[in-house]
Amino acid sequence: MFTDSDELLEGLNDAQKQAVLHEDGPLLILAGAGSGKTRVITRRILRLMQIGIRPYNILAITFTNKAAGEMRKRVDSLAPGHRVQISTFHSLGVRLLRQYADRLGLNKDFSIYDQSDRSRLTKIAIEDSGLNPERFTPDTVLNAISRAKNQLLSPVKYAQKALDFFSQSVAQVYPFYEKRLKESNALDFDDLLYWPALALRNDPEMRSDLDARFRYVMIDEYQDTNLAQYAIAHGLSQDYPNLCVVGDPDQSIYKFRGSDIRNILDFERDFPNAKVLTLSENYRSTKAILSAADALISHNTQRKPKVLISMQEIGAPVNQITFETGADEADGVARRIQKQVNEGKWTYKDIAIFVRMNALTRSLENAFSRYRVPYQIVKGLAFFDRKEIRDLLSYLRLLVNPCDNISFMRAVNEPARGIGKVSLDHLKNYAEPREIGLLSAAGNVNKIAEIKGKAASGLKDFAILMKDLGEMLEHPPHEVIAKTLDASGYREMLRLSTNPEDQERLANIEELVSAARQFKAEEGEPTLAGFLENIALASDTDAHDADKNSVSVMTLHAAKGLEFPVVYMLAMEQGILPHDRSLENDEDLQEERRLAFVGITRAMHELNLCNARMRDFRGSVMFTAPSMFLSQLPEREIKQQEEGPTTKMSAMLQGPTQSSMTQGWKTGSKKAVPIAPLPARDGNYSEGMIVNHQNYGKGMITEVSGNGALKRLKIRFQTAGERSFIADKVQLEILRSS
DNA sequence: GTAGTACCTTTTTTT
DNA sequence: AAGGTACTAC
Repeated sequence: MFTDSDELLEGLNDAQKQAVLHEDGPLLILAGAGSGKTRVITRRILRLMQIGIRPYNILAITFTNKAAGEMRKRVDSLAPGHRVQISTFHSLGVRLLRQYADRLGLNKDFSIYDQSDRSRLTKIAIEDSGLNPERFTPDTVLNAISRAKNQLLSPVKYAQKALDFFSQSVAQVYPFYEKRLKESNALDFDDLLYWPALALRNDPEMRSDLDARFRYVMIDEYQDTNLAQYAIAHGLSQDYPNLCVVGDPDQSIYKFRGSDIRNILDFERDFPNAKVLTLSENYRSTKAILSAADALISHNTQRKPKVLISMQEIGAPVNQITFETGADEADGVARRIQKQVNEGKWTYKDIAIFVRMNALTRSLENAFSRYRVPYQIVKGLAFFDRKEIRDLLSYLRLLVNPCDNISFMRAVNEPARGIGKVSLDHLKNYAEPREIGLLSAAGNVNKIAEIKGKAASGLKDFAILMKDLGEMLEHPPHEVIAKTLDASGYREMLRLSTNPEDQERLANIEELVSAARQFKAEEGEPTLAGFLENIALASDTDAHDADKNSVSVMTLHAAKGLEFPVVYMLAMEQGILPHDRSLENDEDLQEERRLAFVGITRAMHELNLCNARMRDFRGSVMFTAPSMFLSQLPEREIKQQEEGPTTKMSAMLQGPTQSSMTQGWKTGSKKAVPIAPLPARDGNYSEGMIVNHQNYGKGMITEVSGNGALKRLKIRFQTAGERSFIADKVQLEILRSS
């Protein structure tokens, strides 16, 4: 029909062939890094179609939309026109929730709330619950709620399990959070998995329909699934247990988001008759790189031991380069890259730079523009997080979903319409008991006696504006956006501004219009709702352009699934990788090691592991110790290099602080230690000390936590209660040591 | 009600 | 180092 069997198996090794040829029943593919798993999944899809399975009955789940798009393209190139369902768990969730909206009591036009929307919502829910908002930051509570949803715990169930004070507090907020979501006809990211998972669990008819629809399910990156995703996978694989999962336990790096490595480790227990295949031949990396990766990961205890066999040559040793400062590191890397490219060894797009944290990309930008190295930061300061974009998207979301109160709050007074907090409070007081949205209340503003003058006319105007724009909903997205920009006065506001930043915002907004235009070109039936959904579900890596000839800069998390001939991993320092917050807990530390492993195994030919002795971090310069992971690499494969100071900043620091530097270095402290002010203004603080603070007076130190610039003190004052301080920043007179 | 100013947290990673 | 929040003056 499109290709023959031999073609599908061409160039595959034994294990890969077996995986492709597997037909019915559960299958676990343990696929080491670089073992060609994507290729295997793609070919297996084709093979299933070849033996007569209807494409309609095949579902493939990938980790990002980009991966889904690429897989779709590959399948399409060999079997054009076939509509296999290939998507992420989240997009699948949205699709199911829209399809079954009536059955689930949802309104099809729901908004999808991202992190920052959720944060605002949580803040409101905390207020609703009567909890002290000072005590609980929205993000902490939100994290707990998010974890609860990933565990499929409803507010009631969560409350039953809440034993400690914090959980009990969260349990009070959670129902209000849900109520507020519903009121706005919104779902959060976790809902996109939570509701489908619960539906599959509780609605037998829906479950069996979907199971029969998706008879062959394939899931990539299975090591990073959470309980909700697990429940979806299993719900779809009861009557037709043709579940094929692919993953590598050593690459599980999303625990903070609810991923449970046990899902893959226990697959054979869940499906006792599962076939297990191991792909251990690595086609990507040189032997030197792979042996470094292998040595490192073997320090993890929570794993299935496995061997990776490099099918490549030994290759050059792994470089371990130590710089003086973070600035030297950026400078040195830029210089090396420029040289490599000038010598014709590599082109820019062959090279990637990985960092543990987004904040670390900043120092690179300077150096790269100085050396004229073209680069793309995958994410950086995300486009869709910019104020102007969020403002505009709020208008659009409100158009599609007029109940969306979070979007209303954002859009209503941007540009300023004379509507302040007081008027909005009146508006809320009117809307809430009547169970109507804020936009609808704004339409009735003349019935609200408390709101008058500028605020009243502003709200009225806004309601009319939205009503008029609503007429355009059927037009292509870019037209709606352009019209919104004009009619709202948003564009005009920026155009008239004297602030140079606003000119950039103007440009960003135009970029959104062209993104919408492009969306129209790509989608057959472009709706505004579809455009918004696309944005909501986009991942950082989706923006990565592999064809563009530039160096790719990204976090280690974003690097998953990619490969590059040359890799630089920056800031391999204790406190950064492994991250400070993982040092106390062995499980977290193992995840950091997996993160390092993921980074290392992205490299094909050349791997450079960099660290600096000093790093500018959050305003202060700190000493850093090399990452413990560096000492867990095989010496034989590593080439150590020292690079002297090259930047002005570094030279300056070389001078007078030299002695203290060496001192700080030699103490061998595991974590970063600040250089200035030395060590702390009045020596080391310890618990029990009695101190004097110029504003709060006398108090006792009750807790010392963290290190370096992150060192914090909690002090209980005689009159001012307990407060916490950054040790470096606070001025204290020590009255009595403990 | 708004605009301007001072201060405080934030950043680990993200669909 | 930046953006949000709280406070103040108009």
